[in-house]
Amino acid sequence: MTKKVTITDLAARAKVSVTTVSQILNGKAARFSSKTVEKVKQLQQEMGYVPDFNAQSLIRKSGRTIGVLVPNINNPFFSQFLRGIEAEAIKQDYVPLIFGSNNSEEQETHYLFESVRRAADGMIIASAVSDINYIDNILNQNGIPYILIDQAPVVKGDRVEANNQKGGQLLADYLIKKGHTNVVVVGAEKPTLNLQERLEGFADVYQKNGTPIADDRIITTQMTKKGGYAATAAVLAMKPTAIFAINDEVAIGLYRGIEEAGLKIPDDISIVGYDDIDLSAYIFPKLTTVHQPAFEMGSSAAQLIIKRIEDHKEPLQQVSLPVLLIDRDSVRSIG
Amino acid sequence: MTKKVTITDLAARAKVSVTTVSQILNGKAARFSSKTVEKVKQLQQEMGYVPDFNAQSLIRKSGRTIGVLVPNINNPFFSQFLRGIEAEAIKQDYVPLIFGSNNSEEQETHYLFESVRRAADGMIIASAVSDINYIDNILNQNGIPYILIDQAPVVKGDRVEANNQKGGQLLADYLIKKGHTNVVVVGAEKPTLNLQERLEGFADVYQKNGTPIADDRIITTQMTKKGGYAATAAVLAMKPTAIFAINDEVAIGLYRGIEEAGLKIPDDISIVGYDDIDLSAYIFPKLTTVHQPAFEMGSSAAQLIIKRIEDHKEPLQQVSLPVLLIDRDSVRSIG
DNA sequence: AATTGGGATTAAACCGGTTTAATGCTTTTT
DNA sequence: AAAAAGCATTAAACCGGTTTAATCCCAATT
Repeated sequence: MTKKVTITDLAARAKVSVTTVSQILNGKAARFSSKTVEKVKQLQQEMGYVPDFNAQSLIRKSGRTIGVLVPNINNPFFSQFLRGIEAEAIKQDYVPLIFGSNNSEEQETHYLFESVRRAADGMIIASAVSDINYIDNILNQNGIPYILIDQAPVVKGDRVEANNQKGGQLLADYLIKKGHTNVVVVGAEKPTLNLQERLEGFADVYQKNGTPIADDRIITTQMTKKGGYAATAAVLAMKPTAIFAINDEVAIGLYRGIEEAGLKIPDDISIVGYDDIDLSAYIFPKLTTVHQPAFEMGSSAAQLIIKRIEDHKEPLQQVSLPVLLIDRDSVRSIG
Repeated sequence: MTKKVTITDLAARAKVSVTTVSQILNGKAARFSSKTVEKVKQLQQEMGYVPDFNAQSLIRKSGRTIGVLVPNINNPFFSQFLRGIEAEAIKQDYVPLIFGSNNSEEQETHYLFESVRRAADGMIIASAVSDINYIDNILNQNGIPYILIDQAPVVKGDRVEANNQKGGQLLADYLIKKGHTNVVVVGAEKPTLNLQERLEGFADVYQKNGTPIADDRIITTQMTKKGGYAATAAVLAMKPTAIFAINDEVAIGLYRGIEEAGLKIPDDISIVGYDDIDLSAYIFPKLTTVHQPAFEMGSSAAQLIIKRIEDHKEPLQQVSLPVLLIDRDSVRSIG
């Protein structure tokens, strides 16, 4: 590899100052003679000059990066969400630094500090097992704007959400209409706010229906397929007619457990999920669930945070994306 | 937010030179009096000084980043692979810049240049729809070491692979033992080398068995669930007793298509996949497939590229990870 | 007393750019 | 003919660090 061409090299060969080169290449060429402009641009091609990114970052005080914290890259909802972020970020010449916290407070903190150290211009946080005030503190202290996904910020700030309360309600209405009042919920051990809301919306409807959900009918587990699978025994022991799995991953785990218990969905037991990961239309039977626009949530989040980065005075924005009940085959009507 | 503390501020308050501060904080403190060392460290805490990452990157000519190119973040195999990279990279104070090419040559090229522009210290490339020589050229020209996953580099270089040839053979042996000679393969439209090898290993065994697989029995489609689903009709039209789906995602798409065609797996038709994504143990019936150690492939790749980054003279390394047939329930014995 | 040798510290150059405030030269304007 | 205005260009400061090559001071040698 040939040694890297610097702006000084280019200036020398063009017999002009580095200032001139810099100005021209940054489009502030209005005041230069077209002869000079041509010469410089020509040489740039010839020598293959590309400005040093780190040098630019230093002086501009920005490396055009966005720190992104999710619980788990592996969850299809989040990987879709990340795709949305990536698409929008790249479009605006930013790059996401993606971190998976695995729901560990320790890792979350570590990644938070890593983002700070690397001088991320902003952050998108879809995982917050730690205290939100704590996060807010660290980030504020370092002047890094951030946006919480699906978690109402304690402090006011930009926000992207898909109405979880509503999603829960949709599901409850649906289940009640199909005759299911004997229901078990499989939720998170340490629920983030969005999960809480999801559950609240769900429980509210049942409450109003005169068939409230008792506390012991909410079983908690990890938000993974494995977690769902592990919860099966406890769930079935309560003999519900329907299960609300707080997300699709958990539902898939339950599918497996239920199958192995010799039961059939939806004939013997009904189940609904949440997220509408693309897989949910492939499993048997197709899962009835609430669609969250993961990709759009990602791209909106990126859009918002970039706006905030580039203009700290922008008025606060809240993007609320619609949720939608996807009626498929995992619930049957009962008498 | 209070304005950022610089090394100059700290030096001023400690009444020493910035050199002193820099040396001490970088552990080259051997020659400083313990009094000075203490004072500086004390003040660092007090003032919350953190060296500016961009400034460090400039002078060190490294931002400690690794560009990572995968076809699709959404594919569970790759998201697992990415987790492996992340874990190892972070451990060594690097950060991955993750890009999904979506198998588009255009995007791939774009991300390649983006990595170059951002001065990635190295790259891990698990997606190569473009000509490998082309990639090699760009990266070499810029002195960026890279490592190809599962793709034999045209030029010699470090390599991480899980033996695809072997994986294909395993599957073929298995299928033949179960009596399946009437087989259809569902492969990629633009197969990368690993997919080709997978298929070669598979076809070789059938060849040697005296029951070669005719060219028209290889159906190509996209490497997604949707792609698998879309291929169903063509596959079933050939009335095979077994299907080899070139990866699990495709297999899942086929599951759906087969179910909708009113057929039952494995009673009416058998199917095997490749990758052993965690989902394959959850679907019905559980999928027989070849396990690839995605996480380990990621962490090995990261380890290798970091070694290469930090010492360009290191001897070339090839890591070959074992593949393993996972015998589950999607194939029945016939004959 | 002059020289040597360390230990402790720092001035200054440098990394590769961007930006502000000049500096010359012409050309107009008064 | 002097002053003002315009155009093209650049010197120099700066971003926030790291590193090399001094410098300073005092104790130990010769």
